[in-house]
Amino acid sequence: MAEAVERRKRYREQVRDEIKQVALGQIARDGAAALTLTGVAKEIGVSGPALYKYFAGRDDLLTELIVDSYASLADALDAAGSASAEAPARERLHAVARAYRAWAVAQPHRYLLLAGTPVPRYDAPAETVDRARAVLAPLLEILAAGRSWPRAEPLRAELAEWIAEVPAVADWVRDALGPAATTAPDVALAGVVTAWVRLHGVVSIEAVGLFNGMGLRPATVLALEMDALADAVGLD
Amino acid sequence: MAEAVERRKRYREQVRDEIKQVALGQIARDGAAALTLTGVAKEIGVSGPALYKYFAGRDDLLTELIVDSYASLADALDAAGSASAEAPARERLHAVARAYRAWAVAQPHRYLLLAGTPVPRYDAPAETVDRARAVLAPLLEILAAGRSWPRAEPLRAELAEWIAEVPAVADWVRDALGPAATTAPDVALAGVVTAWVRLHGVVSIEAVGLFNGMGLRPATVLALEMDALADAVGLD
DNA sequence: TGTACATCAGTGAACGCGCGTTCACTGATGTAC
DNA sequence: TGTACATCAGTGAACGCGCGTTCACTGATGTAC
Repeated sequence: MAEAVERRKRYREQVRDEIKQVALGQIARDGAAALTLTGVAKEIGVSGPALYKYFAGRDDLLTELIVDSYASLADALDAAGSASAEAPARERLHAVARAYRAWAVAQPHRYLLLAGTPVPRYDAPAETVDRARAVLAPLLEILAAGRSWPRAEPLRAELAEWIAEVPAVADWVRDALGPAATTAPDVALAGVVTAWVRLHGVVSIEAVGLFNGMGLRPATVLALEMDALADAVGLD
Repeated sequence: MAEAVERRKRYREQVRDEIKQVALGQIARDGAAALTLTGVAKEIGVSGPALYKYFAGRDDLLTELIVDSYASLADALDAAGSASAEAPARERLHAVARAYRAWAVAQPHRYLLLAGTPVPRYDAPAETVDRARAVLAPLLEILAAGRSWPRAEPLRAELAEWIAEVPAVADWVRDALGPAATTAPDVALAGVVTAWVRLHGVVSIEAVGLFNGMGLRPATVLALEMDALADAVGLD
């Protein structure tokens, strides 16, 4: 009967999810480099080799965790962008930045899995580069509301050339901007790169623990950085 | 004879240096998490246990590498600050930023040893926190030439409180500022935090490799970020 | 100048550990007739 | 309803590997008298 086949499939999916969840827990505790299949198996209460029925190996599991995490972060930013769709651009920038930080602070090691030191003896598949770009899409739409940014001229020039040379990037930018854009694509992209640098700067320092013992709230620094950017590019 | 004792001492120091240099090479190749004593020993051409004559263990070696690296980075920034002592503050900020990036780009994994994902199963001694602060001293002096920064008000307030409550920080700020300061300590400190966030943002993204395939030069982004900061705080 | 002793860098064997992965297998569940 | 077969999750033993660290030791060098 097809019903039994489906039940098995659903069970398989459940077990896969449990494995991934436990693996994330281990990463949250000791970092991505400390992830081991035998450790996961032990925590689930199953023999080590059993996991090979669900994943081809440790690297396969790690890759899937990374891909899932990119998707999860992208979803969080998308949601923040959509929820604030009617707000002024400056407020939207803050909203997306808060969502970025909230996602990272909830599971610092998971954030570092995406944007931290590469895991030794693990080669990330090439596709992950595209995933990283997708994360930044909501920022692109918001920063397209900017007016101008004379200081960014050198960076603009480099990015304009990039857009001109790589069709995939040109498509991505055109799609994300939409018809409401009041700014040239390369100006918006310069804003996105800057926003990304500042987001990652604040959030990774916090995730690594380097703000500890300094009398400041990371959220305050992040808000300042986003306000300064909004000032520079002329967001309302 | 005392001469022989000294010769032995010098030899000991040479071997210690060789061990550290080889260890840095391994970190440069595979990252800090992949550092192993046996690997270092093999590369030097010596048995594993021999290294215990020079370091108490793997963590001891790692700690010394970190402490050395903080000192090396601090030296590089100090040198850049001193060399540009007569230049306008904006130019000095660029000079220190370039030195920071140059140091990190020369050995990305060494930079990530200081500011990247913590190494699994390694507990950093508490002293490293003070070392991290020392690195930022040259920036403090430069940003003390700023005029004002209304946007930074919330961050200023937090930092002013920190300065007031922790004497060690107050001393550090007073010493680094000197009498030439035209700005309140908390404003200068807000500038330093911001500069640090942006430096680390650009440099760590580059070190991890996330800029790869994006049509931009990290140096351009860094220069833009420093110029934007100089604009915001009113550096000449 | 010669001899007994001290120092100390480096060795090789060994310990216990955990890892990723393979392999032949068991045993429960469902399917076909 | 009963029987032969297929599917597949999970097991336990095993392989080869590399790790940090300890220990008793060797052998060269220098020191004291």
